[in-house]
Parts: sequence; C-alpha cells; structure tokens
Amino acid sequence: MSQQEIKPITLMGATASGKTEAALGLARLLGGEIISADSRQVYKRLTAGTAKPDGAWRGEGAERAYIVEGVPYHLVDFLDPKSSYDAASFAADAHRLIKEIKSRGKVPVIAGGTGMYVQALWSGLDPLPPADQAVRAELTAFAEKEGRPALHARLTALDPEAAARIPVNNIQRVIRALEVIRISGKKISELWTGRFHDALPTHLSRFIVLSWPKKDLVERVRARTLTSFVRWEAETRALLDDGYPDDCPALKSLGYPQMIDYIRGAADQAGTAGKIVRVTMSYAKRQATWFGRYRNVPRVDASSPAGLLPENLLKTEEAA
RNA sequence: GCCGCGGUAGCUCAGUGGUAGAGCACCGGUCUGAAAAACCGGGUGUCGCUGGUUCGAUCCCAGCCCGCGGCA
Repeated sequence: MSQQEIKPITLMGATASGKTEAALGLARLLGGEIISADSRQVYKRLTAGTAKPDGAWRGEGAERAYIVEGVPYHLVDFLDPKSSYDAASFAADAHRLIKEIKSRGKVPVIAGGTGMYVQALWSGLDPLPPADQAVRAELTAFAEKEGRPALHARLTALDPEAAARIPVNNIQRVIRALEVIRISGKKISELWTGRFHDALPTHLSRFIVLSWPKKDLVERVRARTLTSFVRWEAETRALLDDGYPDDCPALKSLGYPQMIDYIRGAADQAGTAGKIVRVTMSYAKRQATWFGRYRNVPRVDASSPAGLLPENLLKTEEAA
C-alpha cells in the first residue's frame, strides 16, 4: 500500500462513548497509531479525571512514545497543567504526526471528543493571529473593572459586524475579536472566510461518530465517576499541594472545580459525584450537538453488542 | 381528639380576586488559536380534593385529605 492510499480514520463521540476502545481495536486490526483529539488528556497528571488511557512512556529520543496496549497513542500526557494548548497547535501537531505515521506505513487513527480540534484539523482555521496571553490578561482586567458591556462597546466601535455576532456576555469571544484587531490591525469579521461549515472532508479521512442512547451513556458516566473517584481526588489533591492554582488551565477542566470543593470540605462525596455526573452529561450533550452538525458522517450505535468492534465500525462506514 | 403552621414546577420556595414566578434540576441550541472553555434560548404546572361566594377563585369561605409541631 503506498502512502497516498493510507486514509486516516477519525473517530468522534461523546465522553465515555468508547472511543479509546474502538480506536485500539481499529489500530490493531489495520496496523495503526492513535492520535488523541482531546483537549484535556494532553495534560500530565490529569489522568483519572480525564479518563486518560492507561499507558506508559517508552523508548528514547525520537522513538519515545506513550504506549497503550502496545499501540502508540499520541498527543496525550505531555503538557504541564499550567500550560495552554489550543486548536491551532493541535491541528499543526496532528498534521505532522499523520505524515510521520503514514511514512511508517501505519494507519493514523484520530480519536477524540473535542469537536473544535477535529474541526481545526480537517476543515482548517482561517489565518487569524495566534493567541496572546498578555493581551487577554489586559482585556480581562478591563472587563472586570469596567464591565462586560463596556468591553463589548469597544468591539462595537472597532468591528461592528463581529460585535453583532458575539453576545455581550461571551467574554472569551469578545476578547478574541479585540485581540485579533490589536495584533493584526485587521477586523476578525474581515478575516473570517466562512470555511466553518457543517461537513467534514471525507476525501481526506474516514469519519465515524459513536452514539449512545442517553440512558445507557449516563450509566457509563456514573460508573466511571464512581470507580475513578478516589484516584481523581488524590491526583487533584497532589496538584493543589504542589502549588497549582485553582484557575490554572488544567484545573478548570470539567469536574475538577467540583473535586476541589470536595477536598476543601465544601461538599460531601455523594453530592460531589452526583454533580460531576451532571456536568459530564451536560458536556456530552454539547458534544452530541457539535457532532450532530456533520450530516455527511455516519453514526454507529455503540450500544449494540458488536458496536465497538473494528469490523463493525468499518462495515458501517462503507454502508454510509 | 384539640390547637397552630403548611400543601404552588422534579426539589426548595415566592406570589396574586383576572388561570402563576425564582433558584437549582431538566430540555434545546451557538461555536474560527481558552472548546471538558465561554455563551444563548425554553417553564416542563389539575396552584392537595370537593363544594360555596363571585362576571371570574390558585387566592376569600366551609368541609375533607395529607405533612410537621405542640397539647392531651
């Protein structure tokens, strides 16, 4: 098989939908390596709370890789919890890895629940300037002092078209639009090309969305939350003990704020676990909404007996 | 048994003689370098039951049922 004929497979699905299991099955069947598209599993030390696949770093130098059940699993467990990562960095890293994996004659299997990362990887981003944390800090301080309407008013003055599309309270997007003007001197509304559409390029990759009935998914989330709770508490406590602030990027991840409240005695265990299940299901709904936009991508009922088996996933793909 | 208080959304409660609201929960959606982020939208209800007064009752009146507290 020539390199050109190796087509990556991209698995998407809500949290706890079985993406890791499915990806490992496909990688073993086809001879593949996995690239995680998960904005939280990138962090070192966030393991139980992110359901990071159980693996270990092996090898040296260029050969060094995180190995899960014998399969290289890329873009997990490499970033300090105080560091930031983003969709553009992910897309660049993933494109580089896809090329490398193909050069080894292996099949790239991209698996993840971060819809924004999948979108950035396969549909690309407009040529906007990169993030600037100093600019963001300054604009955040302004909003805290003068209020969000005042910040939004600044955007209305500089880029009325963008301001009309961004709600006053959506502080992050208001800041981003102002950041673009500050750095590039151009309006974000003029840099948008409309490439953010509701279809994925199936000539570049095979895409599969894993879906579950909500009543089954909530049981999986509940079970996972309960079995990981003690380890999750321990890893969170260790991060706090080592001086990581509550608001560092990693600790703002889903469930960690609730775990921090629990550690500080502000909530009991049952209540905390229940709250975490709720915020997780709320996230799963947002993921389902995101992936639901891709009308040209087949969906697999992962709850069926053969649901996550690689042969079943490939068969469904062909039928679509 | 008597006295008092209460019964309104899934939960905790507010409220009005013109068929009703909040918080949480729940449901739906948005998404261009923070995306497990940041937001937007939706009330989902025999106002305990049965009568009475009234043009009109969730509200006022009576009886009943249920819960809580007190007295026996």
